[in-house]
Amino acid sequence: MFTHHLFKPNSIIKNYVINHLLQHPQSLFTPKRSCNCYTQTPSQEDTIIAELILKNNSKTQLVEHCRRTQWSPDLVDRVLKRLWNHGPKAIEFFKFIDRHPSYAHSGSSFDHVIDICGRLRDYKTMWDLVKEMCKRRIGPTPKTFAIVIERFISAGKSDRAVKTFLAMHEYGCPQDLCSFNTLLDLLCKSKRVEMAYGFFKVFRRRFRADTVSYNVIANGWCLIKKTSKALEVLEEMVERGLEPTVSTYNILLKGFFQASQIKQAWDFFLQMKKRGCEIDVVTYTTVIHGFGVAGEIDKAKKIFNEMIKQGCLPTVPTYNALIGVLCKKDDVENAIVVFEEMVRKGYVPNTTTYNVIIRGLCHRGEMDRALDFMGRMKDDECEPNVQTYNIVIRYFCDTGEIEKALEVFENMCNGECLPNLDTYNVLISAMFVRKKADDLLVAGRLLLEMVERGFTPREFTFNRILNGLLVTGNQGFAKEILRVQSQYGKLPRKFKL
DNA sequence: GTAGGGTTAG
Repeated sequence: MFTHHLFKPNSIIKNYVINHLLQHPQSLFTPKRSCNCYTQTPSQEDTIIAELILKNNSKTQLVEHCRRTQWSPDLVDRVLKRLWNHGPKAIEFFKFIDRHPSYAHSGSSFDHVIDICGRLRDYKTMWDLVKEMCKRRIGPTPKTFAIVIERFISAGKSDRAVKTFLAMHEYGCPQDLCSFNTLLDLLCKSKRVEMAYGFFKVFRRRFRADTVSYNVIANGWCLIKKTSKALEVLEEMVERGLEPTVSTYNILLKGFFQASQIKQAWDFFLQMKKRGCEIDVVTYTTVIHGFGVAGEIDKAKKIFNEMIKQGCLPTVPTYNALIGVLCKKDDVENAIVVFEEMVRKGYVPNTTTYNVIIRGLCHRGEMDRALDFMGRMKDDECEPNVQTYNIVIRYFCDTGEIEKALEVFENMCNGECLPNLDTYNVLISAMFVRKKADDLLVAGRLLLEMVERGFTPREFTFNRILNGLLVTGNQGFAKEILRVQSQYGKLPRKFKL
Protein backbone atom coordinates (compact mmCIF):
# COMPACT_ATOMS: atom_id res chain seq x y z
CA MET A 1 0.00 0.00 0.00
CA PHE A 2 1.32 3.40 0.87
CA THR A 3 4.88 3.96 1.81
CA HIS A 4 4.71 3.46 5.52
CA HIS A 5 7.75 5.33 6.63
CA LEU A 6 6.54 8.41 4.81
CA PHE A 7 4.07 8.75 7.59
CA LYS A 8 5.64 9.73 10.84
CA PRO A 9 3.07 11.14 13.21
CA ASN A 10 4.13 14.66 13.79
CA SER A 11 2.18 15.13 16.94
CA ILE A 12 4.30 17.91 18.35
CA ILE A 13 3.69 20.15 15.39
CA LYS A 14 0.05 19.14 15.24
CA ASN A 15 -0.55 19.90 18.89
CA TYR A 16 1.23 23.17 18.56
CA VAL A 17 -0.95 24.23 15.67
CA ILE A 18 -4.17 23.15 17.34
CA ASN A 19 -3.27 24.84 20.59
CA HIS A 20 -2.29 27.97 18.79
CA LEU A 21 -5.56 28.01 16.93
CA LEU A 22 -7.57 27.48 20.07
CA GLN A 23 -5.76 30.24 21.89
CA HIS A 24 -5.57 32.77 19.07
CA PRO A 25 -8.34 32.01 16.66
CA GLN A 26 -8.26 35.53 15.30
CA SER A 27 -4.54 35.93 14.81
CA LEU A 28 -4.03 33.50 12.00
CA PHE A 29 -7.11 33.43 9.97
CA THR A 30 -9.24 36.51 10.39
CA PRO A 31 -9.47 38.03 6.96
CA LYS A 32 -8.50 41.66 6.94
CA ARG A 33 -9.65 44.42 4.68
CA SER A 34 -6.63 45.33 2.71
CA CYS A 35 -5.37 48.80 3.44
CA ASN A 36 -4.40 50.63 0.34
CA CYS A 37 -3.55 53.80 2.10
CA TYR A 38 0.18 53.51 1.73
CA THR A 39 0.40 51.93 -1.67
CA GLN A 40 -1.90 54.43 -3.32
CA THR A 41 -1.15 57.74 -1.68
CA PRO A 42 1.98 58.88 -3.53
CA SER A 43 -0.62 59.99 -6.12
CA GLN A 44 -0.99 58.05 -9.31
CA GLU A 45 2.20 59.47 -10.67
CA ASP A 46 3.01 56.13 -12.33
CA THR A 47 -0.30 56.17 -14.21
CA ILE A 48 0.26 59.70 -15.44
CA ILE A 49 3.75 58.91 -16.67
CA ALA A 50 2.70 55.63 -18.29
CA GLU A 51 -0.06 57.49 -20.13
CA LEU A 52 2.34 60.12 -21.39
CA ILE A 53 4.70 57.42 -22.61
CA LEU A 54 1.94 55.61 -24.48
CA LYS A 55 0.72 58.76 -26.19
CA ASN A 56 3.21 59.22 -28.96
CA ASN A 57 2.15 62.76 -29.70
CA SER A 58 3.26 64.35 -26.47
CA LYS A 59 6.97 63.62 -26.51
CA THR A 60 8.08 67.07 -25.40
CA GLN A 61 5.48 67.04 -22.67
CA LEU A 62 6.86 63.70 -21.51
CA VAL A 63 10.45 64.89 -21.46
CA GLU A 64 9.42 67.97 -19.54
CA HIS A 65 7.39 65.93 -17.08
CA CYS A 66 10.25 63.49 -16.53
CA ARG A 67 12.66 66.29 -15.83
CA ARG A 68 10.44 67.64 -13.10
CA THR A 69 9.70 64.27 -11.58
CA GLN A 70 11.26 63.22 -8.31
CA TRP A 71 12.40 59.74 -9.32
CA SER A 72 12.61 56.86 -6.90
CA PRO A 73 13.26 53.15 -7.51
CA ASP A 74 9.70 52.47 -6.42
CA LEU A 75 8.22 54.90 -8.93
CA VAL A 76 10.37 53.56 -11.77
CA ASP A 77 9.31 50.01 -10.90
CA ARG A 78 5.65 50.97 -10.89
CA VAL A 79 5.92 52.67 -14.28
CA LEU A 80 7.69 49.58 -15.65
CA LYS A 81 4.90 47.40 -14.30
CA ARG A 82 2.30 49.51 -16.03
CA LEU A 83 4.23 49.14 -19.29
CA TRP A 84 4.51 45.38 -18.80
CA ASN A 85 2.59 44.56 -21.93
CA HIS A 86 4.37 47.19 -23.94
CA GLY A 87 7.90 45.87 -23.76
CA PRO A 88 9.72 48.09 -26.28
CA LYS A 89 8.35 51.25 -24.66
CA ALA A 90 9.32 49.98 -21.21
CA ILE A 91 12.92 49.42 -22.33
CA GLU A 92 13.01 52.80 -24.01
CA PHE A 93 11.72 54.43 -20.83
CA PHE A 94 14.34 52.64 -18.72
CA LYS A 95 17.15 53.83 -20.97
CA PHE A 96 15.76 57.34 -21.05
CA ILE A 97 15.67 57.65 -17.26
CA ASP A 98 19.16 56.16 -17.09
CA ARG A 99 20.45 59.37 -18.64
CA HIS A 100 18.93 61.42 -15.84
CA PRO A 101 21.78 63.36 -14.18
CA SER A 102 20.81 62.75 -10.57
CA TYR A 103 19.04 59.40 -10.60
CA ALA A 104 20.58 55.91 -10.69
CA HIS A 105 18.57 52.78 -11.41
CA SER A 106 18.08 50.21 -8.68
CA GLY A 107 18.76 46.51 -8.99
CA SER A 108 15.04 45.83 -8.92
CA SER A 109 14.41 48.08 -11.95
CA PHE A 110 17.21 46.28 -13.78
CA ASP A 111 15.52 42.98 -12.94
CA HIS A 112 12.22 44.21 -14.37
CA VAL A 113 13.78 45.30 -17.64
CA ILE A 114 15.87 42.14 -17.90
CA ASP A 115 12.64 40.20 -17.56
CA ILE A 116 11.04 42.21 -20.34
CA CYS A 117 14.07 41.73 -22.64
CA GLY A 118 13.89 38.01 -21.97
CA ARG A 119 10.23 37.96 -22.88
CA LEU A 120 10.97 39.81 -26.11
CA ARG A 121 13.82 37.33 -26.67
CA ASP A 122 16.24 40.20 -27.01
CA TYR A 123 19.02 38.26 -25.31
CA LYS A 124 21.77 40.66 -26.35
CA THR A 125 20.22 43.57 -24.47
CA MET A 126 19.37 41.23 -21.61
CA TRP A 127 23.01 40.19 -21.10
CA ASP A 128 24.24 43.75 -21.60
CA LEU A 129 22.01 44.77 -18.71
CA VAL A 130 23.29 41.92 -16.54
CA LYS A 131 26.86 43.03 -17.21
CA GLU A 132 25.91 46.62 -16.50
CA MET A 133 24.63 45.51 -13.08
CA CYS A 134 28.07 43.99 -12.42
CA LYS A 135 29.77 47.19 -13.44
CA ARG A 136 27.60 49.27 -11.14
CA ARG A 137 27.97 46.75 -8.34
CA ILE A 138 24.22 46.41 -7.82
CA GLY A 139 23.99 42.79 -8.87
CA PRO A 140 23.19 40.52 -10.54
CA THR A 141 21.49 38.75 -7.65
CA PRO A 142 20.07 35.23 -7.45
CA LYS A 143 16.76 36.83 -8.33
CA THR A 144 18.21 38.29 -11.53
CA PHE A 145 19.41 34.84 -12.53
CA ALA A 146 16.08 33.27 -11.65
CA ILE A 147 14.52 35.69 -14.12
CA VAL A 148 17.04 35.00 -16.89
CA ILE A 149 16.77 31.25 -16.36
CA GLU A 150 12.99 31.33 -16.37
CA ARG A 151 12.95 33.29 -19.62
CA PHE A 152 15.26 30.77 -21.29
CA ILE A 153 13.14 27.89 -20.07
CA SER A 154 9.88 29.40 -21.21
CA ALA A 155 11.42 30.04 -24.63
CA GLY A 156 12.19 26.32 -24.80
CA LYS A 157 15.92 26.83 -24.26
CA SER A 158 16.43 24.66 -21.19
CA ASP A 159 20.05 23.95 -22.10
CA ARG A 160 20.88 27.63 -22.07
CA ALA A 161 19.06 27.94 -18.76
CA VAL A 162 21.25 25.25 -17.22
CA LYS A 163 24.38 26.83 -18.71
CA THR A 164 23.36 30.16 -17.24
CA PHE A 165 23.00 28.56 -13.82
CA LEU A 166 26.47 27.01 -14.12
CA ALA A 167 27.95 30.38 -15.10
CA MET A 168 26.40 32.41 -12.28
CA HIS A 169 29.58 32.63 -10.24
CA GLU A 170 31.37 34.26 -13.16
CA TYR A 171 29.10 37.24 -12.56
CA GLY A 172 29.94 37.40 -8.91
CA CYS A 173 26.85 35.50 -7.82
CA PRO A 174 27.75 32.07 -6.40
CA GLN A 175 25.31 29.18 -6.78
CA ASP A 176 23.83 27.88 -3.57
CA LEU A 177 21.10 25.54 -2.43
CA CYS A 178 18.42 28.19 -3.02
CA SER A 179 19.40 28.90 -6.57
CA PHE A 180 19.76 25.15 -7.18
CA ASN A 181 16.21 24.60 -5.95
CA THR A 182 14.96 27.49 -8.04
CA LEU A 183 16.46 26.01 -11.18
CA LEU A 184 14.94 22.61 -10.43
CA ASP A 185 11.59 24.20 -9.79
CA LEU A 186 11.63 26.22 -13.00
CA LEU A 187 12.58 23.16 -15.03
CA CYS A 188 9.85 21.10 -13.37
CA LYS A 189 7.19 23.76 -13.82
CA SER A 190 7.88 23.78 -17.53
CA LYS A 191 7.48 20.00 -17.53
CA ARG A 192 11.16 19.33 -18.14
CA VAL A 193 11.05 16.90 -15.24
CA GLU A 194 13.40 14.27 -16.69
CA MET A 195 16.01 16.94 -17.21
CA ALA A 196 15.50 18.38 -13.74
CA TYR A 197 15.80 14.95 -12.18
CA GLY A 198 18.96 14.21 -14.13
CA PHE A 199 20.51 17.48 -13.04
CA PHE A 200 19.36 16.86 -9.50
CA LYS A 201 21.06 13.46 -9.38
CA VAL A 202 24.35 14.92 -10.57
CA PHE A 203 24.44 17.84 -8.19
CA ARG A 204 22.41 16.83 -5.14
CA ARG A 205 25.52 16.05 -3.10
CA ARG A 206 27.37 19.21 -4.01
CA PHE A 207 24.44 21.44 -3.07
CA ARG A 208 23.30 19.28 -0.16
CA ALA A 209 19.78 18.77 -1.51
CA ASP A 210 17.18 19.35 1.19
CA THR A 211 13.48 18.70 1.69
CA VAL A 212 12.62 21.53 -0.65
CA SER A 213 14.71 20.00 -3.45
CA TYR A 214 12.95 16.68 -3.07
CA ASN A 215 9.54 18.29 -2.84
CA VAL A 216 10.23 20.26 -6.00
CA ILE A 217 11.14 17.10 -7.91
CA ALA A 218 8.16 15.18 -6.52
CA ASN A 219 5.92 18.05 -7.56
CA GLY A 220 7.44 17.89 -11.02
CA TRP A 221 6.57 14.21 -11.40
CA CYS A 222 3.06 14.97 -10.17
CA LEU A 223 2.72 17.71 -12.75
CA ILE A 224 3.23 15.20 -15.53
CA LYS A 225 0.94 12.77 -13.73
CA LYS A 226 3.65 10.30 -12.74
CA THR A 227 2.68 9.90 -9.11
CA SER A 228 4.56 6.63 -8.76
CA LYS A 229 7.79 8.43 -9.66
CA ALA A 230 6.96 11.09 -7.11
CA LEU A 231 6.51 8.40 -4.47
CA GLU A 232 9.87 6.88 -5.37
CA VAL A 233 11.62 10.21 -4.97
CA LEU A 234 10.01 10.73 -1.60
CA GLU A 235 10.98 7.25 -0.44
CA GLU A 236 14.51 8.14 -1.36
CA MET A 237 14.24 11.38 0.57
CA VAL A 238 13.13 9.53 3.70
CA GLU A 239 15.92 6.99 3.27
CA ARG A 240 18.37 9.87 3.31
CA GLY A 241 17.03 10.97 6.62
CA LEU A 242 14.95 13.95 5.50
CA GLU A 243 11.51 14.32 7.09
CA PRO A 244 8.49 14.91 4.86
CA THR A 245 6.64 18.09 5.68
CA VAL A 246 3.01 19.01 5.29
CA SER A 247 3.96 20.43 1.87
CA THR A 248 5.26 17.03 0.85
CA TYR A 249 1.92 15.43 1.63
CA ASN A 250 0.00 18.21 -0.05
CA ILE A 251 2.07 17.83 -3.20
CA LEU A 252 1.31 14.12 -3.40
CA LEU A 253 -2.34 14.63 -2.58
CA LYS A 254 -2.73 17.12 -5.39
CA GLY A 255 -0.76 14.80 -7.66
CA PHE A 256 -3.25 11.99 -7.12
CA PHE A 257 -6.16 14.28 -7.94
CA GLN A 258 -4.45 15.63 -11.03
CA ALA A 259 -3.72 12.15 -12.27
CA SER A 260 -7.43 11.35 -11.76
CA GLN A 261 -6.47 8.84 -9.06
CA ILE A 262 -9.38 9.95 -6.94
CA LYS A 263 -9.53 6.78 -4.90
CA GLN A 264 -5.81 6.99 -4.07
CA ALA A 265 -6.20 10.66 -3.20
CA TRP A 266 -9.02 9.89 -0.82
CA ASP A 267 -7.14 6.99 0.80
CA PHE A 268 -4.07 9.15 1.14
CA PHE A 269 -6.07 11.90 2.82
CA LEU A 270 -7.60 9.36 5.25
CA GLN A 271 -4.14 8.01 6.02
CA MET A 272 -2.88 11.50 6.71
CA LYS A 273 -5.67 12.00 9.21
CA LYS A 274 -5.33 8.55 10.73
CA ARG A 275 -1.60 8.84 11.24
CA GLY A 276 -1.84 12.25 12.74
CA CYS A 277 -0.05 14.16 10.00
CA GLU A 278 -0.54 17.86 10.04
CA ILE A 279 -3.57 18.81 7.96
CA ASP A 280 -3.66 22.45 7.04
CA VAL A 281 -5.82 24.80 5.05
CA VAL A 282 -3.88 23.91 1.88
CA THR A 283 -4.67 20.23 2.39
CA TYR A 284 -8.37 20.97 2.70
CA THR A 285 -8.33 23.33 -0.27
CA THR A 286 -6.61 20.69 -2.38
CA VAL A 287 -9.23 18.09 -1.48
CA ILE A 288 -12.15 20.46 -2.09
CA HIS A 289 -10.78 21.42 -5.47
CA GLY A 290 -9.87 17.85 -6.36
CA PHE A 291 -13.29 16.41 -5.62
CA GLY A 292 -15.01 19.33 -7.27
CA VAL A 293 -13.08 18.93 -10.49
CA ALA A 294 -13.89 15.24 -10.43
CA GLY A 295 -17.55 16.24 -10.32
CA GLU A 296 -18.10 15.16 -6.72
CA ILE A 297 -19.61 18.40 -5.53
CA ASP A 298 -21.31 16.96 -2.49
CA LYS A 299 -18.07 15.54 -1.23
CA ALA A 300 -16.32 18.85 -1.86
CA LYS A 301 -18.97 20.66 0.17
CA LYS A 302 -18.73 18.07 2.91
CA ILE A 303 -15.00 18.61 3.24
CA PHE A 304 -15.55 22.35 3.34
CA ASN A 305 -17.90 21.94 6.29
CA GLU A 306 -15.58 19.46 7.93
CA MET A 307 -12.64 21.83 7.90
CA ILE A 308 -14.66 24.51 9.61
CA LYS A 309 -15.80 22.01 12.22
CA GLN A 310 -12.15 21.08 12.77
CA GLY A 311 -11.35 24.70 13.49
CA CYS A 312 -9.45 25.29 10.28
CA LEU A 313 -10.79 28.48 8.77
CA PRO A 314 -10.99 28.73 4.98
CA THR A 315 -8.90 31.34 3.20
CA VAL A 316 -9.74 33.24 0.03
CA PRO A 317 -8.14 30.51 -2.18
CA THR A 318 -10.34 27.95 -0.40
CA TYR A 319 -13.40 29.93 -1.35
CA ASN A 320 -12.02 30.34 -4.86
CA ALA A 321 -11.69 26.58 -5.16
CA LEU A 322 -15.22 25.96 -3.95
CA ILE A 323 -16.73 28.75 -6.03
CA GLY A 324 -14.78 27.62 -9.07
CA VAL A 325 -15.96 24.04 -8.95
CA LEU A 326 -19.53 25.11 -8.27
CA CYS A 327 -19.39 27.23 -11.43
CA LYS A 328 -17.95 24.44 -13.49
CA LYS A 329 -19.71 21.36 -12.22
CA ASP A 330 -22.80 22.65 -10.49
CA ASP A 331 -24.57 25.95 -10.96
CA VAL A 332 -23.32 29.54 -11.13
CA GLU A 333 -26.20 30.58 -8.92
CA ASN A 334 -24.92 28.34 -6.14
CA ALA A 335 -21.45 29.73 -6.66
CA ILE A 336 -22.83 33.24 -6.26
CA VAL A 337 -24.53 32.21 -3.03
CA VAL A 338 -21.16 31.11 -1.65
CA PHE A 339 -19.57 34.30 -2.98
CA GLU A 340 -22.09 36.46 -1.12
CA GLU A 341 -21.62 34.36 1.98
CA MET A 342 -17.87 34.88 1.96
CA VAL A 343 -18.32 38.61 1.56
CA ARG A 344 -20.80 38.62 4.45
CA LYS A 345 -18.22 36.89 6.60
CA GLY A 346 -15.78 39.69 5.93
CA TYR A 347 -13.51 38.05 3.36
CA VAL A 348 -12.25 40.25 0.54
CA PRO A 349 -12.68 38.49 -2.80
CA ASN A 350 -9.60 38.87 -4.96
CA THR A 351 -9.24 39.10 -8.71
CA THR A 352 -9.33 35.33 -9.08
CA THR A 353 -12.60 35.11 -7.16
CA TYR A 354 -14.19 37.63 -9.48
CA ASN A 355 -12.70 36.06 -12.58
CA VAL A 356 -14.11 32.67 -11.64
CA ILE A 357 -17.61 34.09 -11.17
CA ILE A 358 -17.38 36.19 -14.32
CA ARG A 359 -16.28 33.18 -16.34
CA GLY A 360 -19.14 31.15 -14.92
CA LEU A 361 -21.67 33.82 -15.88
CA CYS A 362 -20.19 34.24 -19.37
CA HIS A 363 -20.36 30.52 -19.86
CA ARG A 364 -24.07 30.63 -19.19
CA GLY A 365 -24.42 33.52 -21.61
CA GLU A 366 -25.28 36.00 -18.86
CA MET A 367 -23.04 38.72 -20.21
CA ASP A 368 -24.91 41.57 -18.53
CA ARG A 369 -24.47 40.05 -15.10
CA ALA A 370 -20.83 39.32 -15.90
CA LEU A 371 -20.35 43.01 -16.68
CA ASP A 372 -22.14 43.89 -13.43
CA PHE A 373 -19.57 41.87 -11.53
CA MET A 374 -16.81 43.65 -13.39
CA GLY A 375 -18.26 46.94 -12.21
CA ARG A 376 -18.44 45.55 -8.71
CA MET A 377 -14.74 44.70 -8.87
CA LYS A 378 -13.89 48.32 -9.49
CA ASP A 379 -16.04 49.41 -6.56
CA ASP A 380 -14.18 46.88 -4.45
CA GLU A 381 -10.80 48.40 -5.32
CA CYS A 382 -10.03 45.17 -7.08
CA GLU A 383 -9.26 46.32 -10.61
CA PRO A 384 -10.04 43.89 -13.42
CA ASN A 385 -6.83 42.44 -14.84
CA VAL A 386 -5.93 41.22 -18.33
CA GLN A 387 -7.53 37.87 -17.64
CA THR A 388 -10.80 39.49 -16.64
CA TYR A 389 -10.92 41.41 -19.88
CA ASN A 390 -9.83 38.38 -21.89
CA ILE A 391 -12.66 36.28 -20.49
CA VAL A 392 -15.32 38.83 -21.39
CA ILE A 393 -13.81 39.59 -24.79
CA ARG A 394 -13.54 35.91 -25.62
CA TYR A 395 -17.16 35.22 -24.78
CA PHE A 396 -18.43 38.24 -26.71
CA CYS A 397 -16.42 37.02 -29.69
CA ASP A 398 -17.72 33.47 -29.30
CA THR A 399 -21.32 34.66 -29.34
CA GLY A 400 -20.71 36.83 -32.38
CA GLU A 401 -21.08 40.14 -30.55
CA ILE A 402 -17.94 41.52 -32.11
CA GLU A 403 -18.87 45.16 -31.53
CA LYS A 404 -19.24 44.57 -27.83
CA ALA A 405 -15.93 42.72 -27.69
CA LEU A 406 -14.26 45.70 -29.35
CA GLU A 407 -16.01 48.03 -26.93
CA VAL A 408 -14.61 46.13 -23.95
CA PHE A 409 -11.20 46.20 -25.63
CA GLU A 410 -11.44 49.97 -25.97
CA ASN A 411 -12.37 50.35 -22.31
CA MET A 412 -9.43 48.21 -21.36
CA CYS A 413 -7.01 50.37 -23.32
CA ASN A 414 -8.41 53.56 -21.89
CA GLY A 415 -8.05 52.12 -18.43
CA GLU A 416 -4.85 51.04 -16.83
CA CYS A 417 -4.68 47.57 -18.27
CA LEU A 418 -2.71 46.74 -21.39
CA PRO A 419 -3.76 43.80 -23.61
CA ASN A 420 -1.55 40.72 -23.78
CA LEU A 421 -0.88 38.19 -26.51
CA ASP A 422 -4.10 36.27 -25.77
CA THR A 423 -6.20 39.40 -26.11
CA TYR A 424 -4.84 40.09 -29.57
CA ASN A 425 -5.12 36.50 -30.73
CA VAL A 426 -8.72 36.20 -29.65
CA LEU A 427 -9.74 39.51 -31.19
CA ILE A 428 -7.90 38.99 -34.46
CA SER A 429 -9.46 35.56 -34.96
CA ALA A 430 -12.86 37.07 -34.33
CA MET A 431 -12.29 39.53 -37.17
CA PHE A 432 -12.64 36.71 -39.67
CA VAL A 433 -16.01 35.29 -38.67
CA ARG A 434 -18.27 37.91 -40.23
CA LYS A 435 -16.39 38.05 -43.52
CA LYS A 436 -16.63 41.84 -43.52
CA ALA A 437 -14.04 44.03 -45.20
CA ASP A 438 -14.06 46.49 -42.32
CA ASP A 439 -13.26 43.75 -39.86
CA LEU A 440 -10.12 42.94 -41.78
CA LEU A 441 -8.98 46.53 -41.51
CA VAL A 442 -9.41 46.25 -37.75
CA ALA A 443 -7.46 43.00 -37.78
CA GLY A 444 -4.65 44.71 -39.65
CA ARG A 445 -4.55 47.57 -37.18
CA LEU A 446 -4.51 45.15 -34.26
CA LEU A 447 -1.65 43.27 -35.87
CA LEU A 448 0.45 46.42 -36.25
CA GLU A 449 -0.36 47.41 -32.68
CA MET A 450 0.69 44.07 -31.24
CA VAL A 451 3.98 44.12 -33.12
CA GLU A 452 4.63 47.62 -31.84
CA ARG A 453 4.07 46.34 -28.34
CA GLY A 454 6.62 43.61 -28.70
CA PHE A 455 4.36 40.59 -29.19
CA THR A 456 5.17 38.02 -31.83
CA PRO A 457 2.27 37.19 -34.14
CA ARG A 458 2.48 33.83 -35.82
CA GLU A 459 3.33 33.55 -39.49
CA PHE A 460 -0.17 32.17 -39.92
CA THR A 461 -1.72 35.34 -38.52
CA PHE A 462 0.27 37.54 -40.87
CA ASN A 463 -0.67 35.50 -43.91
CA ARG A 464 -4.30 35.23 -42.97
CA ILE A 465 -4.64 38.98 -42.65
CA LEU A 466 -2.68 39.63 -45.83
CA ASN A 467 -4.90 37.29 -47.81
CA GLY A 468 -8.00 38.85 -46.33
CA LEU A 469 -6.89 42.35 -47.23
CA LEU A 470 -5.97 41.37 -50.78
CA VAL A 471 -9.30 39.63 -51.34
CA THR A 472 -11.25 42.64 -50.09
CA GLY A 473 -9.30 45.04 -52.28
CA ASN A 474 -7.15 46.69 -49.64
CA GLN A 475 -3.89 46.43 -51.55
CA GLY A 476 -2.44 49.53 -49.93
CA PHE A 477 -2.84 48.32 -46.38
CA ALA A 478 -1.68 44.85 -47.36
CA LYS A 479 1.55 46.38 -48.65
CA GLU A 480 2.11 48.12 -45.33
CA ILE A 481 1.63 44.87 -43.43
CA LEU A 482 3.93 43.10 -45.84
CA ARG A 483 6.59 45.72 -45.19
CA VAL A 484 6.31 45.21 -41.45
CA GLN A 485 6.41 41.47 -41.90
CA SER A 486 9.61 41.56 -43.93
CA GLN A 487 11.36 43.91 -41.51
CA TYR A 488 10.11 41.72 -38.77
CA GLY A 489 11.53 38.66 -40.42
CA LYS A 490 14.97 40.18 -40.72
CA LEU A 491 15.04 41.64 -37.26
CA PRO A 492 13.08 39.04 -35.36
CA ARG A 493 13.17 40.26 -31.81
CA LYS A 494 14.07 43.89 -32.13
CA PHE A 495 11.59 45.32 -34.49
CA LYS A 496 11.82 49.10 -34.23
CA LEU A 497 9.13 51.49 -35.23
C1' DG B 1 11.20 34.60 -6.88
C1' DT B 2 13.57 28.26 -2.09
C1' DA B 3 8.49 23.87 -2.03
C1' DG B 4 2.36 22.93 -1.42
C1' DG B 5 -3.82 25.37 -2.16
C1' DG B 6 -7.83 29.86 -6.73
C1' DT B 7 -8.26 31.79 -13.13
C1' DT B 8 -6.88 28.70 -19.71
C1' DA B 9 -11.48 26.67 -24.24
C1' DG B 10 -13.27 21.81 -26.49
